[in-house]
Amino acid sequence: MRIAEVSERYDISSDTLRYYERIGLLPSVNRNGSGIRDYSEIDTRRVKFVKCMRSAGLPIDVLIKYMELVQQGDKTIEARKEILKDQRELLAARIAEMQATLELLDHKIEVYENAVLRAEKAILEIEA
Amino acid sequence: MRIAEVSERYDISSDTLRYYERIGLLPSVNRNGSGIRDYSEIDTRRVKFVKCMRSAGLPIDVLIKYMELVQQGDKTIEARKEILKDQRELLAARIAEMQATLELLDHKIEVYENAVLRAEKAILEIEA
DNA sequence: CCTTGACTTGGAGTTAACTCCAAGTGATAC
DNA sequence: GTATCACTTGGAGTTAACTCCAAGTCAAGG
Repeated sequence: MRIAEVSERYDISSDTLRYYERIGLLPSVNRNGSGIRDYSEIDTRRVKFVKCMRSAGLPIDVLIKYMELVQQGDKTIEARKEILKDQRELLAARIAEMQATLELLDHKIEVYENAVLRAEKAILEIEA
Repeated sequence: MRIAEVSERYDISSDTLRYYERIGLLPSVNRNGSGIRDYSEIDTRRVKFVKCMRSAGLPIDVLIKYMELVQQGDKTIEARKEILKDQRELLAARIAEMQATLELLDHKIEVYENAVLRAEKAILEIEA
C-alpha cells in the first residue's frame, strides 16, 4: 500500500508518516523498485497503534523508546510492559482531570441556561 | 496576594501568570504602590478557572475569547454559553478517545503479563 | 517524446504555549 | 547604607510536533 492510501485510511498526513519513520517512531517501510514506500499489513498495524497512542496524548519520545524495544524482541517484554503501565497511569490521571473539567463545564453551562431563562422570563413579564 | 503565592498555590509559574496577563487570558491585576501585582480573590478564582480549562486542553485562543466576553457583561451570556457548549463537546470526544486508548493499553498490559507468566512457567519446567 | 502526478529527499519553517533573560526598581535584613 | 531578594518589563529563546518546500525521479497516458 502506498503512502497516500495509508495517509487517507488513518487520517495522518504523508508528511507526518515520513516524519515518524525519520525519527524512528515507525520502522523503515519497504520500498518497491523505484524507491517508493510499500506499506505491509504489519506496517499499517503499527501506524494504527501509533495513531491511537498519539491521539491519546502519549509523547513521541516514549513511543520511540517502546518501538525500539519491540524491535529488540522478546527479552524486552518486561521493559515494554513497564512503559505501558506508566503511560496507562498517566493517561488515567489525565482522563480523570478532564472528566472533572467536563463536569465543571456542564455546571457552568447550566448556570448560563438559567440566566438566559430568567432574562427571557423578565422580558415576558414586562411585555405582559 | 503576590504572584509568588498564586504561583505556588495553583502550581503555575510566575512567568506563565504574567504571560497569561500579557495575552489577555487574565485581566490586568491591580498593583500596589511599587507596581507589584496584588491578586484579589476574584483574580485567583480566574486563575483557578484558567488553570482547570488549560489542564483539560482547552486552547488559549478560545479562552481569551471567552474572557473577553466575560469582561463585556451580561449581554454576552448567550455567546459565552455557546463557546462552553462547543468546548464541552470537544472535550467529551477527547475523553472518549482517551478512554478507548486506556482500554487498549489495559489489554496490551494483560497480554504482556501473560507472556511473562508463560516465560516464568517455562523456566520452572526446565528447572524441575 | 512529453506532460502529469505521485512519489522521493534533506532541510527549513510554523504553531502553540510557554520559559528564560537582562536590566532595572523597591523594600527589607544586617 | 549596602546587600539581598522578589518583583518589574520587553523581548528573545525553547520545546514538541508537525508542516512545508525545492529539486529531483519515475511510471503511465496521450
